[in-house]
Amino acid sequence: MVIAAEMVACIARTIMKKSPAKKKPVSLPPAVKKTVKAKKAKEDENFIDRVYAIVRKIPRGRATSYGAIAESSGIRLSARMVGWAMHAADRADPPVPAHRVVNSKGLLTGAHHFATPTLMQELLENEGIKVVDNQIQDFRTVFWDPAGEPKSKKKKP
DNA sequence: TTGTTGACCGAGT
DNA sequence: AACTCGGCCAACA
Repeated sequence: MVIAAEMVACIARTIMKKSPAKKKPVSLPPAVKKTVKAKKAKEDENFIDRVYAIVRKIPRGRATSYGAIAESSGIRLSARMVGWAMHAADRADPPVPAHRVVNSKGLLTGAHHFATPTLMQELLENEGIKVVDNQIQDFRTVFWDPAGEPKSKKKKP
């Protein structure tokens, strides 16, 4: 009797342990994951946070580039890391408007990674940005410089 | 563990 | 003007 009850409990535990295992299509970046052990992870977290914070500041109808974000978040030479961070952006909460981030030429290089290949373009067009041939038209006008907004650094002597 | 691969960028052929 | 080549740094194989 008691033994039977224990067996049931044991099986139940096993099942419970297993079921939630399906939530991990792609492993998250360390900072998002947790990695409490390394103190370096803290810096990474700041990095991710900074990137997300900047991206969230992009005004509707504007767009910026990976490089600009990288520079503004203190890692000028690591634009790739921004792209890497974006890959996990859809998990971010609150959400990050990743569709407003393109490469330095205004190319929608990340479109492929959205729910549908055309979603990014549709979102942009929905905000009044013209996209032709996978590229933002008049990118110079649409471009928004992250460094220009946050802190009025100072114009120019 | 070492090597390859990116939602990139800028300088140098 | 088109193309290649490092540099960046985390994730995978």
